[in-house]
Amino acid sequence: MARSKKSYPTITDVARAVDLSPTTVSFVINDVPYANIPEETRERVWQAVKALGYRPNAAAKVLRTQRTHTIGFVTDEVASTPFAGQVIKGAQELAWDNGKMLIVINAGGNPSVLEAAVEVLLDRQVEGIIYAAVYHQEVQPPPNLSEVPAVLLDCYCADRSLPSVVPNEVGGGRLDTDLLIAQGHRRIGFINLNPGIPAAVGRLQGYREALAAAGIAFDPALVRHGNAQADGGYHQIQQLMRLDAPPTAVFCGTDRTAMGAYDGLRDFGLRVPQDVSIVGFDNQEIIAAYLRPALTTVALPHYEMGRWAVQYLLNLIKQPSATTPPQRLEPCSPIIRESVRPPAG
Amino acid sequence: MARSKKSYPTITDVARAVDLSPTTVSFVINDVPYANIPEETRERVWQAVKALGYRPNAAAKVLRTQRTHTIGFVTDEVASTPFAGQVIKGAQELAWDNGKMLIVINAGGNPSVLEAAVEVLLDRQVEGIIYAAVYHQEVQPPPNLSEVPAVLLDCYCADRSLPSVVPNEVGGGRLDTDLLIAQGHRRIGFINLNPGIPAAVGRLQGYREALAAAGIAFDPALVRHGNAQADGGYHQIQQLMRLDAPPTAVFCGTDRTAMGAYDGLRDFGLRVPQDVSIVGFDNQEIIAAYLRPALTTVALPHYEMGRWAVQYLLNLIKQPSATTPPQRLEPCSPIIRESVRPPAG
DNA sequence: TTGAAAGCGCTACCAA
DNA sequence: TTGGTAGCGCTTTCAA
Repeated sequence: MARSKKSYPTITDVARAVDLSPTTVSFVINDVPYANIPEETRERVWQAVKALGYRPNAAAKVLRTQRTHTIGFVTDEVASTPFAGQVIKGAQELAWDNGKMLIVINAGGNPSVLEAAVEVLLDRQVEGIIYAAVYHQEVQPPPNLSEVPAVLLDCYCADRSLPSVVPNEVGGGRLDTDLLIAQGHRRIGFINLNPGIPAAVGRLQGYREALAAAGIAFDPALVRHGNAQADGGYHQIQQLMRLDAPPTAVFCGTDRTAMGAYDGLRDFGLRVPQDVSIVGFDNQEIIAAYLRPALTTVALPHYEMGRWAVQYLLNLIKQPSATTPPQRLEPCSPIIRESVRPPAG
Repeated sequence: MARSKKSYPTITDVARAVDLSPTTVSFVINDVPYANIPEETRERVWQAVKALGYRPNAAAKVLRTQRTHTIGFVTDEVASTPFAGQVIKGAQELAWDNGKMLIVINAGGNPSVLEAAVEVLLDRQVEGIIYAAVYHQEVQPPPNLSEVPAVLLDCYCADRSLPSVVPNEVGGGRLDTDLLIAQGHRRIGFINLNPGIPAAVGRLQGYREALAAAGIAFDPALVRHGNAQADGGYHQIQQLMRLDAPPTAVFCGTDRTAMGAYDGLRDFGLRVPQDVSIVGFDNQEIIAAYLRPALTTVALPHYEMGRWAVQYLLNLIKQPSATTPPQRLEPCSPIIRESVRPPAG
């Protein structure tokens, strides 16, 4: 149980125990290369360290070295979405491998909390800050964010004054559509997200590019906007199937839409994938993998974005650069499951 | 963009600027009650603070006060599950409201990383540590965990030497079954998780308690074990429906199981909820809310467990206690949607 | 009402 | 190969 507040021994205590100076102990503990400490001495020191339960005081070290080895991770409510974990995981893992800690703050979409969060992180002298949004969007980050190396994750600011990493929506849309084309589909429906948001714009562009590359004419009748919810998919796909020339495959802008589309198709008397092929987007494991048939989809690079953000920060910390901040388009990856087949007939 | 490494002004700089001592400046900044600083002086100080962009150095403060206001949050891969966000969110929010920061480390289920993580947190002098598991289970926490107030989240250790917070599985199972009984069902199937794990044991007990309370005899033929996957639900429910006296309602140990059960029922020619009522468990939003009909289920208290853990730590930090470590059973809550109806006929 | 100064624990320069 | 010691920026006691 919680031991009573007994404070840890200091480096001086260790030094005293082995009758050496704190300097030497410090050399041993930090394995300073230019100090030629003989093996025998090192052992004595380490023994005393173990014996006393010595633990270097991080605060003292930070104060002295001015390096906190800490990165701030601020989120706009992201922590409550199913993807949050992956982003944090990617960021945290790479940070850990480089001896950095992550301080996570969920600002809950509240601008004043956001600014306060950044302020606190700055007080803690974080070496960099990642600001992660809940979904791909434009944001207006607080001005104090730029006091330290910072990167935007799954979002970007209008003036591009901050580096950012976002999913390659165009590439993802292209990937998904190509999956269908590769199986021989030529009449491909698209149930997109709400118009205007980056994901919808990008995925549509990818869809069109894929069609163009395959020499298939774009037919506006085949593209519809769902509401990113399952019941959107339910109704939209039925509309699509009522067309004079219905699609043989449908690209759903979201796995949830696809989930609705499955139901819509079923109630329409059509089977996936025998009658209609379906691809989703997002790879929400929990839906995509457990739908029957399992959904072929495209995974959003959450884990990778987390890693990229930290890597970028790491570089910037090591060597500040004045080049204009990049926007990284992190590729999406296809997840092949069972919802796609060549068109019937 | 990343400003060049210019170091911040110190409290001494501020003092010099207003021609006062660091003491006074410190008094003003920390609003020390017993120092009677006149309003006029305070203003001068604050002005200089703003003007110079002064920012108190957290490391120096920590070194001096020996309080880090930091809590460690170590996870066993939890950060990659859809629930992770909620747990972290609950913990982080309450921490923030109490002026504490959360350092999050994902140990990825690797015991040596786990121990190293705790070690690093201890170096950083965290005031407490939360160790969160990916699902309700028994764990063997690293011994160094007990050097500081600690609480286990969604897990517990065999010897109960550490406090823990876990979902009230029994209560949840009871809740779910009662939901069915309240609608008049008497013949209630149960597709449980893999036997042996705490969730399966607890939910089964809750199921039996509910039956007993309603005076319904327990029929072993009605309880089956799925594999927590959707296709488990698919087959198990069909077995159940082939019984001579099939159930009119089925309690699925997981929303995923329920998802499979929906499909199994449909392929069996039965409708939810007209022919068979279904309840799930977990409230995996993304499934439960988007299934058709939307799934009535019971929510696991992730957010609440996060909060509870922090609150417990906060108390312990404020006032160490030697009472035997409690195990908190955090209640689950019913989420009523559309998959339950009174039995037909 | 304000200030001087000690000291938190560590690193790293300079000396020996 | 090892040690003395200054000083990182802050709080807080004691004194004025």
